Amino acid sequence: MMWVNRLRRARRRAQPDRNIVIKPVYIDYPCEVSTAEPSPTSTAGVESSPSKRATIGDVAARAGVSKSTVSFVVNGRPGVSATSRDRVLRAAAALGWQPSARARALSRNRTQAVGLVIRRDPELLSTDPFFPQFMAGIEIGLAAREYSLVLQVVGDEQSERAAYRRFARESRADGVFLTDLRIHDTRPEELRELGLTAVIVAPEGTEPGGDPTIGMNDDAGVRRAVHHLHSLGHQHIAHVMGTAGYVHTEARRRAWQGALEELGLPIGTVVTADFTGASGARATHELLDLPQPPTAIVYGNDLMAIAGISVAADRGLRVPDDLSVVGFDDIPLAPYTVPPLTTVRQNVVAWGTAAAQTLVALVEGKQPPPVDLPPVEFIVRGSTGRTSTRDTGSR
Amino acid sequence: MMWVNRLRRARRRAQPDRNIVIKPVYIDYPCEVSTAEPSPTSTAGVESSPSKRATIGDVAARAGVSKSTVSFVVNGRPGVSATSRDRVLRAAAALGWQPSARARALSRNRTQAVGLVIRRDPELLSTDPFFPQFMAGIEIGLAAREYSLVLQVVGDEQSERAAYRRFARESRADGVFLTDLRIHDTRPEELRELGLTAVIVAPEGTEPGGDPTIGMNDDAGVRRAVHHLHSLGHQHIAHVMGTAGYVHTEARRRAWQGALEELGLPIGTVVTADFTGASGARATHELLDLPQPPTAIVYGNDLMAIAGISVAADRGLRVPDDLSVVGFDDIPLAPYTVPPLTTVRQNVVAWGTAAAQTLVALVEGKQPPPVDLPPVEFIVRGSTGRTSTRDTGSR
DNA sequence: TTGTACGCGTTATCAG
DNA sequence: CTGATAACGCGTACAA
Repeated sequence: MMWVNRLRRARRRAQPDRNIVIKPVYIDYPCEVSTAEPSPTSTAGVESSPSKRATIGDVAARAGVSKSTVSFVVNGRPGVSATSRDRVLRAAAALGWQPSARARALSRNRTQAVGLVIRRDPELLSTDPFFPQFMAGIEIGLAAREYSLVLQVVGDEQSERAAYRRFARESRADGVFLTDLRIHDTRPEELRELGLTAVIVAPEGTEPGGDPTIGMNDDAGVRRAVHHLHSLGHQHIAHVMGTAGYVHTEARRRAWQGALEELGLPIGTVVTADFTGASGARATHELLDLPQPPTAIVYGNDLMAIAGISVAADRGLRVPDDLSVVGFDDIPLAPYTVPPLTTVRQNVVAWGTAAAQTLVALVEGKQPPPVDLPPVEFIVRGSTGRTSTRDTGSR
Repeated sequence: MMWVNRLRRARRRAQPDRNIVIKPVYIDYPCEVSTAEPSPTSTAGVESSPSKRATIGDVAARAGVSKSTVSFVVNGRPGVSATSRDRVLRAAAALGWQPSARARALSRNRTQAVGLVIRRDPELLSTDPFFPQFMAGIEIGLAAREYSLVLQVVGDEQSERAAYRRFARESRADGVFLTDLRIHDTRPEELRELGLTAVIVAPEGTEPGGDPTIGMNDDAGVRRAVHHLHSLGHQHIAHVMGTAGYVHTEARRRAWQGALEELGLPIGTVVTADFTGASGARATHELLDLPQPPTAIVYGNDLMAIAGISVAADRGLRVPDDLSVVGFDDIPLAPYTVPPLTTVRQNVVAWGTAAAQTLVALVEGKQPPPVDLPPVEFIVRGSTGRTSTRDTGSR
């Protein structure tokens, strides 16, 4: 019933404009209007084939025009008289016709879909805030709703390659996102070989050559974190890195180090971890076991930072009095740790939106719109504070 | 180069069996074998059209058979002589031909894709462990790799409806998953009207009628939590519910209440929240402000529980001495809260796998395999303990 | 504006 | 049995 109402409204709306360039027509109703019983309106129709979806031919016949004319109308192309246009729309509405996406894909040789491969260790899969937000952002960028997002979740590198190959081979996607860029990543080249249009998602400043890169300057957040700690009197600031080899991991480490150099502070210890809680805990123990332990630690993500707080508590250290902790991501839990976590927040949703818009533009051979991402934010909460240690540079 | 090797291997494998029923052939190489320079092998070919993808017609011509024969071979249908089969495979390998997924979709009237609509408040999007794990599970269930997962992330109910309509209208998916079932949910019916095959993902015992339901008995976990608290001497056990109206929200509340009744404990206070940290914090304050505050709280998810711990800490209460806390989900952070969180864990990945297998079977008109999900686990960590309050039932 | 070939497999029909 | 022919699914694009 609801559908019928929609249908009526759609029909009423169908007053043709003059034949200026006309927007594509989009009619919002399900494939088959009359399913079970022949609806009263359809009796007026020419041939009521109830359970069969109408085709462009049916519409053309009913409107008394050719298929091409119908195609022109639906695609908003000029060169159709107002009367024909009107008749076509009327016929389409009456038959409940929608152009078939499948037939379109075949003749246009495009799927109208973009692909995303998610590669994550099982443990990180449900904690990493990146992908959910990124996907939400993509959807916003795909907002015209004419593209779909095809997803594949994989666990290792080999499956990842296979996933991209599959996208290409089965033409599942017209373009793909490339995330988690690694140092000396060979994937951009591989995607080119596969003939897949790609947008690379990586921190600003990355130049993998060729494909366009959408990036945020997340290292600005890390720099601000170090400056913040310095202003609180910290001299010994360590860093717990995420998985080595990723561009963003390195970018964060470089930002930490660069800030220390700027401030003339000694370069603290770096421990390589892998973004998991367990690795963050281990790294924290390592740092606190040093003969001269840091008074502050900057972590590569929130999960490791929170594990660090937990380790500190276990060892009887107070946060932030004995140890200040900074995370990265600002997961929704960050305000609810004890103490609340100071961290860096990027607008991942906006990032995804920009990436999607760029990718769609590329796929359609248009000029990608300029990207303007909001700046990274540094969120000060309770896990950072003045150090209680008289930190004179050596003790 | 890699491709060439694969190709050789594929070719070598191509020894035809006898004409028993033959498995579909699957060749793993990219669409176009020779891209830039004409490869040495292709000169031996009949017509080397470098940049153009081969079609079934080309293969048929090269093998000296008809298109139907090629089709039969690729689809593993009987009725093809071993010689023909051999020639076809040889020709296909030589031309690097793959059946076009698009053409197949058109003629088979199937997309070979399943759809998932994710509806979440922005805040919960990046914390909720359900969807990432569920998606990973789906991928495993789609393992034969012949189906794709098409995703849509939406924020509200209206967009959700639109998403399903779009799946149907554009034939983006042959079937869909229906998650977050609500009480008196109208979506199953709507999906039926749209002609979309669906699998409902909801707690065990739900009977929305019609569509098959894949469920876990997550309430068993909540029951065990209550029993555990009882065994620790708790008499006043409250519950913080998630968003009202969801089947799983209600199921958890009922499980909590049922366990209390079983044990002859007074039914504690229920506060309705919405799964966010903020709501969990607010609910906790409410409970602790009661004239007779609970000594233990069972939360509808981990995020709210962790917020609860934070509130308790702010109010100077010790967890678990003054207040025991139980969560639900076992997010990867749960071991790293202070104290570590006692919680309930479901195997969401297995759930997703089962759902996917069921959906694919339905779409293909086969009998769905029996589902056998691992039981829910109850994970005791540090946030629950003997109550320090002399809890005699009234104080 | 229209006719029509085309994109690419699938499948029913029919002949060998 | 084996295999070929042709119609079909549904738009798009180009020539007329």
